[in-house]
Amino acid sequence: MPKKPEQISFFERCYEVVLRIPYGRVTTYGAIAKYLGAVRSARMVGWAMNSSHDRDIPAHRVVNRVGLLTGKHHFDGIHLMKQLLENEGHRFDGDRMLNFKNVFWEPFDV
DNA sequence: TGGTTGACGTGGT
DNA sequence: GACCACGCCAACC
Repeated sequence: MPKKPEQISFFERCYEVVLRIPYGRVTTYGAIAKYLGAVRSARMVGWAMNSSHDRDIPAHRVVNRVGLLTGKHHFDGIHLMKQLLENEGHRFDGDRMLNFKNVFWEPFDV
């Protein structure tokens, strides 16, 4: 539910970064917040994802710092987020990614 | 205008 | 590695 599409908000910033995440890679809310210059606003990044439903944002590629799928409940299906990531070749221990460190991607890495 | 909310992070145990 | 308590701050109501 975009309120003011013409106004560039903190959310819009987050979307741009998420769209830059390469296929098969993931990042964290904190990393995005850090890239935006608001390290302490990591929670806002997650909230931004909540409004990313309308857009085509790969929000499933954004997890918390330990690779936990904390936002799976906000997808259509609780297992949708996990399935999308598995489709990209990731493996899980429950809701936690196993090779998280290997596939982690920072916005600074181009 | 002001208090509440959170898909988080860090530091301590 | 885990668990807990506290701090952050833009957006929402």
